[in-house]
Amino acid sequence: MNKKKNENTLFDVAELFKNFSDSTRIRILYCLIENERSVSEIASLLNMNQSAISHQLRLLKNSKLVKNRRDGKTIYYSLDDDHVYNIIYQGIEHINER
Amino acid sequence: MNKKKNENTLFDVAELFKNFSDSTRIRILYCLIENERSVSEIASLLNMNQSAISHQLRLLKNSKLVKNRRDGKTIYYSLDDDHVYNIIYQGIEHINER
DNA sequence: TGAATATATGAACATCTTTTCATATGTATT
DNA sequence: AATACATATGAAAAGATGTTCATATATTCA
Repeated sequence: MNKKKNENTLFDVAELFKNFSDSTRIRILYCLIENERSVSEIASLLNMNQSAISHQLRLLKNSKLVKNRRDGKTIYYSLDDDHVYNIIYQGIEHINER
Repeated sequence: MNKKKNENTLFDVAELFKNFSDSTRIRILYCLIENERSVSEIASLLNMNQSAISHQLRLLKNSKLVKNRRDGKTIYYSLDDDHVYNIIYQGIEHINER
């Protein structure tokens, strides 16, 4: 049934956009566009505490928008999805065109 | 200061994506892509009560994503933003490509 | 092994969001 | 004017979310 399929897709799309709907998460994603970064680096860039960042990184990881790698004690996060940049960029375009 | 400007923009972008991050709202927007629709029509399409739909329409209107017109007792809502379709479409693409 | 550092996690708290219910407002019809 | 219908709105209830705090886990280095 096609209507049902649409409904399910839209539900998933809402879940996807949830990742971009919080300023902490979108700022995390934004600061990963150019480089991978460690948790503490992100925390200091956003001027927030490490635990808050870790919690948000977990959500982003569950949504498969970021991935990580360990190097010694440090864990580096980076984008894991080609669409992230486009989605954010489209949002920025929208805001700038107002 | 450019960093500050970025931060503010990203905050606004998060606000924008909030509209698309709830399944009720994204389904409302989606069902307005083809046609304008009355509040009760939307409510019955989504199988939700009229008040819930009205409350969500108010949020979408405040964000300038929908507009409305009155015809007698009926109020018709329609999209008020060219980007809405593109944003939803990009989300759907992302989901379908997983 | 023990101390130091980086990150993750669970629980608690505060805040925000969504829905429902009751009712108000606006319009048309008799 | 009274009634019926469509929508909006405020308040309350229920649920979801984000942050902090304390602490656990993993790794390195002395």
